[in-house]
Amino acid sequence: MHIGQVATMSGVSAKTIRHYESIGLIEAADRSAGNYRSYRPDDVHRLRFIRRARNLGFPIDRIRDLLRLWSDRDRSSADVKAIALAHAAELDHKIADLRAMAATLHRLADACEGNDRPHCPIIESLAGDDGAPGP
Amino acid sequence: MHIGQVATMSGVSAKTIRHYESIGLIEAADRSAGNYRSYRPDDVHRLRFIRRARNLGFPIDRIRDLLRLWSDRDRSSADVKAIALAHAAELDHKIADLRAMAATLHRLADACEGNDRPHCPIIESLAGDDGAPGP
DNA sequence: CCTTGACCTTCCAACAGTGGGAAGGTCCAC
DNA sequence: GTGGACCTTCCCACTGTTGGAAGGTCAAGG
Repeated sequence: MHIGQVATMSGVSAKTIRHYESIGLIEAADRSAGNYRSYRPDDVHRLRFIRRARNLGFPIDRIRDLLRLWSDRDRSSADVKAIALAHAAELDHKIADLRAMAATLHRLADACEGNDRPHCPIIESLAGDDGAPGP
Repeated sequence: MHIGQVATMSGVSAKTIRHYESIGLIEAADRSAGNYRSYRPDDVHRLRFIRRARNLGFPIDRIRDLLRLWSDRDRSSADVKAIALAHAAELDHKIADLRAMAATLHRLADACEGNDRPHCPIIESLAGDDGAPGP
């Protein structure tokens, strides 16, 4: 299979597959006579794994670890779980940050009349004119 | 004032202040005899505004808009509110995405025994071995 | 045989927003 | 005048992907 077909089947773009190869996330593919990358069905499987992990927000380096564990018959599920939980904790942390931002924004927006006059609590808060607490 | 003092007072690092100047977010500072950037108290004010906006997750280009509105005496608060609400909507969207990821991760982690044996629903889900739905 | 078009190749650059560090100049106090 | 704190510019790194340019390959059809 050529890269385009693998891209279609795996849901990972050809561009990104080449990128993954360049950073060593996947092995360098064999080449055909015309120097085209040549893939086996197994590679599609691997790329789908990567895509699913990316969809869960795992960073590339974590995916590296997950791939190793995937192909390790002697793995401990505890190792996998630890990675998943650590990532979940990071996500929860990001969510908390974003929620705090969103809550502040909604609060400020509620306080803003949104008319054609310049008075605006949002701008004032950013300017530090009122009781808006800096970090 | 030199950049270091402005950095301390504004909470924006000297490195970042130079970056902001280079991308035109703030005006190029006057230079002293020794080619040092020279700032006025007003610049601290402006940088604090930027820092607060960054803390709310506004991207640089939105902050550009907000700065323009800040210094526009004839602004409409509706314009400010629109920017704030658009950004809040983006944050809400990101939050929803992250929450979906985190929920899936927590679900998978709950299903994983986390012991020293290889069987692991997390890996299996990524591999597509089970009923895990691809996007 | 030659062209067309779809596909592939490599390499370079960009996005956002900093941080790190090198190599060098300036200022101030002692 | 010397040390040390500060400043300067410049380039690279991060994260992950995308876009584009310039060119090679392959199959089909005239």
